[in-house]
Amino acid sequence: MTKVAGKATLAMVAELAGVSSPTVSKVLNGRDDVAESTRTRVQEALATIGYESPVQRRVRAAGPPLVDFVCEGLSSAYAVEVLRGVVEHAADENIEIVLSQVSPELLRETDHEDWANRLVETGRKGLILVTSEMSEAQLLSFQRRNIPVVVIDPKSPLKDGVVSVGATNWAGGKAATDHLLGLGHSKIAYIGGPESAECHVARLHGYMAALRSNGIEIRPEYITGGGFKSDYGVTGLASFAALDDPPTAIFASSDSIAVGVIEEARRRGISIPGDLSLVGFDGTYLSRQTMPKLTTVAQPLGDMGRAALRSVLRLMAGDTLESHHVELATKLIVRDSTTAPRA
Amino acid sequence: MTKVAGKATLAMVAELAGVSSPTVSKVLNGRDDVAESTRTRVQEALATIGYESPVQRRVRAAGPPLVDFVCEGLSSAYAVEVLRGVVEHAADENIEIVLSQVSPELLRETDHEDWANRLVETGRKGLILVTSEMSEAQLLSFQRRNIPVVVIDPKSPLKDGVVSVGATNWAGGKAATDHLLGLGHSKIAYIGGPESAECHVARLHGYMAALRSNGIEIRPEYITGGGFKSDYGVTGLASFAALDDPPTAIFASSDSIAVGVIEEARRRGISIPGDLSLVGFDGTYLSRQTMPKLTTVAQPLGDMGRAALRSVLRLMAGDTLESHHVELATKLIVRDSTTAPRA
DNA sequence: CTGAAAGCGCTTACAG
DNA sequence: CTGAAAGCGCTTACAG
Repeated sequence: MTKVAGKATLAMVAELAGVSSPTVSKVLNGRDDVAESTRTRVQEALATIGYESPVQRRVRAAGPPLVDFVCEGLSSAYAVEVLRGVVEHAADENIEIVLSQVSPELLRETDHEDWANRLVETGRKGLILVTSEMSEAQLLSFQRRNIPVVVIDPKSPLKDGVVSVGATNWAGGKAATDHLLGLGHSKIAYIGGPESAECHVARLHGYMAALRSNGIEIRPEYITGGGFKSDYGVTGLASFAALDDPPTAIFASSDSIAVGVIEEARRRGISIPGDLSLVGFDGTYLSRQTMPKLTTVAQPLGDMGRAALRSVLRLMAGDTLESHHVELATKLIVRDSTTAPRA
Repeated sequence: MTKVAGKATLAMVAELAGVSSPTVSKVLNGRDDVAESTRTRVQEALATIGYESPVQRRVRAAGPPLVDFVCEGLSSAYAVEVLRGVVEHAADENIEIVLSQVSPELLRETDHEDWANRLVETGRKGLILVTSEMSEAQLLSFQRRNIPVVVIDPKSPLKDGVVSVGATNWAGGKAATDHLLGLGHSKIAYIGGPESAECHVARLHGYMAALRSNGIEIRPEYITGGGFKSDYGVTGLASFAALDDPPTAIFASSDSIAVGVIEEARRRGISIPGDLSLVGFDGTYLSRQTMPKLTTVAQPLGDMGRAALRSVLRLMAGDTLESHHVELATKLIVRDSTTAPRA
């Protein structure tokens, strides 16, 4: 593996492969008038020498490598805080980040091969995804072209070989519930995200594990949800309030949901934490700005972004990662929205 | 204007400009051994013919144009909201945004010519700056290479020919102060940003204009500041509280400053708006999340981002802009932090 | 299917 | 400061 970067010419590759320059040129340009065996030999020579076309060389010499950050937009504090981590690490590592906003629909319509080709031709060296769904075919297109992809908090489990970074959702859900149990609550409800989201499922199971290991029965009427927006907090609290035996505490699986609970509680004259204790999840700025300040399970979003970029860089360098999925620790932050239940 | 894209060669440009190919090559590569008049002639020929280097051609064929967004980081809500506008407009226009985080120091150290060359060679088509200082030499380097630059809310006035987008800071400062006057306040203080910031100066003058046209004397002890962070709100309120005749209202020239005022007021048992009315500036999420909710002068940050990108695209297309500076309207948003003074 | 030869577009080194 | 000449690296057209 003798890579003399910035020096390899097409003629050198030709010599190593034992063919002429025109033949190498044909292989590079994907012409089909080349014998398959010759093509293979040339491709090996290209890899051995580490050949780069003038365009690639220029782009590389001209500036830092480009890594794409693909998200559904910057309206969620979640995406912004992950991006901040990515951008800070990028500045340290002399990498530049290309920001693409992609709707899930667009993602499904886009031709995989086209997208992957474009990435290669524009010199992108890797991809960080903060967006829901990505088809297997799409991920394969990237892999075939040796473009490293790292997914942040994937909604559903990924095939082996696709790298992802997440947070310890189960442990976070358990920590939130344990905190409420520790304060003396036993009637603890849960408002969750969409069924399809792995992270919601993990948080819910953490919640249930905490209850069970304290010998507390799980009451289906205490579990509701459907999404991470604040609406679910409003409707969730409404449904709990209608019960004969309403909960004395709620674990909301996002800070947005918790904000909805706070709004609805205010409308109903329910005092937080006096009448109802509340724990959120995410730890974005939302949780710092509510009244009362929200006890929440913080995800290390910036660190997740940093870790994702670090993995992309290691994959770019040809490293093999120890694990295709990493979970960073969540952390319970106790503020003013939780207290012991009324006697 | 005969643009035969994908056909123009350097030799054609040379013929049109009446020079040799090597000379055109020098201009393209930003060499300095070219007479200024020759350079101009060649640049006109380049523009007329619509010349693209092989690299640019390849990059363009491969994907959407790249525009750089340069900021000091994503920790300010200000930068994030501008960026959101840019990214949304970029998605509509099929443009991709490269996010660069640059410290002012780094900016000063970086070699202008290197940076500009890198932009051309990596196919960047324009630049949006949300960062304080940019030397005249730097801006010249961009102009020499026909890279459109748009500055968001420049700290100091720019040379003619450099395009910028801002908000009506003077009018906003006046509107904030008029609102307080309208409620019956006459002892109105101001906490401002750094002396060097144009936008602070404009807001301060708007404040003073409102007072003067109501026949109210300007009291130097009612004017303080030094930066836009919340610390200045804390120290500002402290200094006003120490006065024999403290103000009954404060106009803070950023939401962050206002947050500092709220914190310090809480510590001192000063009720807002009961004892003290407060107006902020910016209208970022901060102003929505405070307790009480903040009356503030909103800047149309997303629209400013969109306008900046639109200007870059027009300049890329060779349009001449009507004006090298545009100010978008600010808007007073009345919430819960202002009321009539105690009798 | 392959490669010697010609060609293309740009850059470099240097004489004036 | 400019450009004729040489050169570089790749591609194309075509003979075998």
